[in-house]
Amino acid sequence: MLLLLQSLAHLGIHLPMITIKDIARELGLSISTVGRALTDHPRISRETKERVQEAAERLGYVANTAARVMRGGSSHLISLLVPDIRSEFYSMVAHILSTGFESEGYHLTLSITDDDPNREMQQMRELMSARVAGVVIVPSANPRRETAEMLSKIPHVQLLRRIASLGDWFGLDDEQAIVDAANHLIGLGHKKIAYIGDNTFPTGKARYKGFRRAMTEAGLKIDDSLVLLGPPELKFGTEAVHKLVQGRKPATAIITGAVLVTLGVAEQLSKLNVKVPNQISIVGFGDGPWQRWWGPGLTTLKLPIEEITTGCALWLLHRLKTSRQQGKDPHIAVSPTTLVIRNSTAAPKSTRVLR
Amino acid sequence: MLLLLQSLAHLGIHLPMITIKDIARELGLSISTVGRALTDHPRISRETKERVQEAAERLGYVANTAARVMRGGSSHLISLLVPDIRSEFYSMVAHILSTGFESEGYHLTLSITDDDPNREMQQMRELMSARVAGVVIVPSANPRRETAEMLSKIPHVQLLRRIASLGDWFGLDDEQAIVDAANHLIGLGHKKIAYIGDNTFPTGKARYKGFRRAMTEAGLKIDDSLVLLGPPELKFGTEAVHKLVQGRKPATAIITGAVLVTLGVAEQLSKLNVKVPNQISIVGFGDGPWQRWWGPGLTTLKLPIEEITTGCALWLLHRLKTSRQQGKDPHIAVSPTTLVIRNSTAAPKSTRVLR
DNA sequence: TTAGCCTGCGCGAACGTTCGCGCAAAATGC
DNA sequence: GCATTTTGCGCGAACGTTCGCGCAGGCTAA
Repeated sequence: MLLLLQSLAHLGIHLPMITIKDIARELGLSISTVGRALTDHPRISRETKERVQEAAERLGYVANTAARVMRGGSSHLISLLVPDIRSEFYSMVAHILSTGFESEGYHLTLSITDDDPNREMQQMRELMSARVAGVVIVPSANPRRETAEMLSKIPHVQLLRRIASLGDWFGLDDEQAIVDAANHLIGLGHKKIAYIGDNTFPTGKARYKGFRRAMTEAGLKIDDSLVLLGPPELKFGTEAVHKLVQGRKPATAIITGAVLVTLGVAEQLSKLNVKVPNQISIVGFGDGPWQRWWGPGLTTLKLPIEEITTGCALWLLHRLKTSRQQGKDPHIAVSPTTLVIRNSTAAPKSTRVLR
Repeated sequence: MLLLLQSLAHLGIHLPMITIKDIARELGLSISTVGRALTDHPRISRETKERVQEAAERLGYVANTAARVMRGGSSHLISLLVPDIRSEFYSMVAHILSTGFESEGYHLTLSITDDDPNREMQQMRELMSARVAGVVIVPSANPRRETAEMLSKIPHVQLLRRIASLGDWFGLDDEQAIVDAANHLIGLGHKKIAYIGDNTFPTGKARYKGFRRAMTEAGLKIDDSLVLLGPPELKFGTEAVHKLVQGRKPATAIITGAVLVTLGVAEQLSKLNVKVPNQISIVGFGDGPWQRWWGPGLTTLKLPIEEITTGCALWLLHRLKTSRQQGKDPHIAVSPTTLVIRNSTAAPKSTRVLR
């Protein structure tokens, strides 16, 4: 019989799944006894438990999660919502979360929002429908009100970006990061510093604020024609370099305020054959594999992704275990970035102009 | 009442979910009528459907997926099992699948196997328990028999790697890829070609076979001391370069047979300050962002990941729709790689020795 | 000896949804 | 004007699991 079933399976015929009912019939026990035996209930004798275990394995029983969830249990599903999993940062986040949750009996599902508020909302609806146990989200720029409402109904943690009306959040000290970058350049003697960054996300605004603060505190004037703000995309980075070159403005250094912008700027500088750091210095945002390869090695802000992701995971697990009310004593963690100094920054050789 | 509930939600109190029962009570209809109205049953009047729709939105109803699944429906969950999501290839796969499935009403879940057969099996167990609709898997090196058995019970597609006993598979023409790489070098005049590659996976063995074939067909002798086989890891790549250097063997070119090995070899060549392509030529495996940045630009085999992933997604969706027996007319697609020629390969300058 | 407790197990309801069946009333066919 | 179909909706079972409750039989304590 069992052999027959197996050979059927091998032919690709989808079999009806084995349930505890089948085990009960096989052993002449009641359904509830089998159920309790499988969940290691104290009121079941060791002998019965062993018999049930054996039969379960022999028949290839796998518990039906759906039924368990419907009884009011948790789905043991935690969902990660990110704009784009191809990003080295978000894929790192996914990896850490997946392995971290697995050891606690949770499973990670993945939702791509593409930074589209509508898609984000649609994804959240599906997750609510699936009764996920928890959510880790990197919110889009302008989340829908409904998205925030749904989030508020279940355990969740926000990563990097933040919806102000919600509680728990693990992020970076965006403002201080750029302050550090600017101070590094200022310390080298730079005065004409260009800033190419994002102004669509709150995080981007905080970084730009950091740039202004550092310049002001150093007593330097900010040349608005050297400040290029746009979306945090590769394309904007390349275009910004073009503008900087065409404007023939005297910049001796560049700070980039977003990961993809850094990539675009670096790519374009290479393409235009600009000598770094001789002609111009550059401090990037975000460290990874390619920053070591690029040109002379890119001085850049290393983001503590592993740390905040791990913190995120632990905190969410804590929330799930204690199942306390969200919103009470929200956990807000702001982690510092680290400036990794390579060879893309040096003292300005002269008042040479980037052209 | 509704306002009260909403404010409670805002305080983070987890509410009991709204069900069709609640809607039925609200409208004075039966449960089944509400159910049918929501699924657009033809036997329900347009007017009733509109009333139900309105009430559902007003109360914030979200269908309980678990209940639907338990009735025998599909979970609309498709799972991706990969060794490591941080890989640029697998994260690309995840992105394509997630967006592709979403438009068809499916949702992607992510499982990291870490190339560990036991972890892979454990993940598969969970997926069976969750009654996922389908699976896309990059199998580990030596999958457990139980893993294959479980896979055979549900719609699935294998990607890149392959368990021979299972049907559908989308992969690369690994053997021909390395043949192309070797022929490129042979065409440039190279005779002493080193091969650094994997021999633990079937795909790795196929690539090595390609190397032997190309050399033999060109009438060249294979120097076994220039053939370094090991696990497809970065570390092995760096170590292999060390061995090659210490052996003081006359190799004028290197072919790498795995993505991470390529990374390790490239990193080590840079570190040892080996002049490429003057001292030695190199053809890498797998194209991506850093291959353009590295040194003079890496000549490499571009893998058609987008194509095979898209094919994979479409085929699985086809299987899910037609729900035909798996195993009948299995779909096996072997896609060719493309040699992208950059500046890491040139004619051998002399009989110069790598040291 | 009797009252109370512990052990080991069964009964049956509940979770939210879907769907076959049934049953009126309205609409149609002749 | 009667028979038949169509329309619109309700009843109740089923999916697989969990869990409160109940009920024997054996045990301990007074």
